[in-house]
Amino acid sequence: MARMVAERSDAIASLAEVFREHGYEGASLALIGKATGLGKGSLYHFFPKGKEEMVRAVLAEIDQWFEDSVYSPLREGTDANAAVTSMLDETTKYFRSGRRVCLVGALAVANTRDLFAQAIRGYFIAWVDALQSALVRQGRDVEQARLLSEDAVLAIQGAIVLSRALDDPAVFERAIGQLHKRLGVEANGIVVPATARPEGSITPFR
Amino acid sequence: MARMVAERSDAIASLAEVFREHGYEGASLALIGKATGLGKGSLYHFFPKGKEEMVRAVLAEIDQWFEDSVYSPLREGTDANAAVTSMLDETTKYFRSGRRVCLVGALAVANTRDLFAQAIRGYFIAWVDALQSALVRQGRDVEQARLLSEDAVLAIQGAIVLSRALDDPAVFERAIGQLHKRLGVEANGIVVPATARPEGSITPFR
DNA sequence: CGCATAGTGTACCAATCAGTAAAGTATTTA
DNA sequence: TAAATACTTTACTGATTGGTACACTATGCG
Repeated sequence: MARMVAERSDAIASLAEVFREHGYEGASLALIGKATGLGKGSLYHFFPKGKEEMVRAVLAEIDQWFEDSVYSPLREGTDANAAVTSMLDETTKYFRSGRRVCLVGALAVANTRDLFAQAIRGYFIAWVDALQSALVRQGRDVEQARLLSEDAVLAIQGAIVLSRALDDPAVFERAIGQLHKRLGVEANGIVVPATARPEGSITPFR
Repeated sequence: MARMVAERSDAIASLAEVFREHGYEGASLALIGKATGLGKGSLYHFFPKGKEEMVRAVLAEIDQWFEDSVYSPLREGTDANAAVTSMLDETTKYFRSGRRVCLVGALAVANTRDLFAQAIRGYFIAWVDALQSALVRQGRDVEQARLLSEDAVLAIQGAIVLSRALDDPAVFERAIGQLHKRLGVEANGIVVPATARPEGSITPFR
């Protein structure tokens, strides 16, 4: 196996960044070449089917990262509550408090949705399912856990949109703060009923 | 003033649709021409600065629609609680339960963000501010109203992303359902001060 | 060494891109 | 009706698009 300078896998991080920043249509081969430092020849050597294959490779890597860093701990962590907290922290780091776009979310909104529909769907289903599993292990009702996890994943996506729109990472961080409250064990209605929660405990910020 | 067949304003609805479906970069002049039924000559006659001006016109119209149908009732409605409910219903209709993308949200995530930063920011700030105003008139604490309204707007954006990703409008509708609960007066155990209470409009405490 | 394979650089392609120019047609206004 | 204005059509840019072809170099292996 001949190894010159680059490996296929080395390019994927750069590819991810360029697709995040410019979208599928906006990321031209010129831009991609600049971002990866690879010429067209190399790019088509590594990804014979062009941009589509590049995006698929990026999606696969993203999926792997989330599987290892988020879904798996959520599903299998012994301390479900700690796993939830860890998810929120990892997510904040990963999306850089909303400064970094979620490629999967961006693709879901673009008209390229159909091309990657399966991968997009898989990403979000895995996330919601894993989170639900942790919430159930916290002692919650299955139905409520479903609703809550769907709501949490959706809030993270929305937080990215809004914090970018307002150009304010604090928006993202406040949203994560809300989720910490909503997903924590003390909010599951067993320890402290939501209706009995003192007003001051809702706003820990600023 | 010579009027042939089309007016500038007639094109805007089609323009909005084509930008929603294909994004700023993805909406080529060929596509735009097909969607509006206008040739390049006419398009550049109405929008001398090209795509950028078209998007600005669309954003202005969107802003106007939200101002009239959402923000203004939220700010000035006598029944704050009814205004909130109406906002959620109008929003569901407008975004067609997540089947229709929010152009402003999509632009906020794309790399074209900087071009339209001011309009994007204005749209979301107006929304959050108007909602906060209604929540305060419901009798809520200003700080909590701020958090809640930010959270609600962000949830709507996230609901669009997730429901599209899962290709399931029910996801959007569930999210709106959650918001109905969170934003209703009966939630959070708030006690509406007599001064802020519109006569006879309070839903009895659950 | 020498050959196969892996990876690269460059020139090229047809198609499409946003945008321009200008001649032509409709419509209003005077 | 005639001139002015509003709009449309068509043809045309030069640049860029994604993608191909192929000669080229580097590297690993026997």
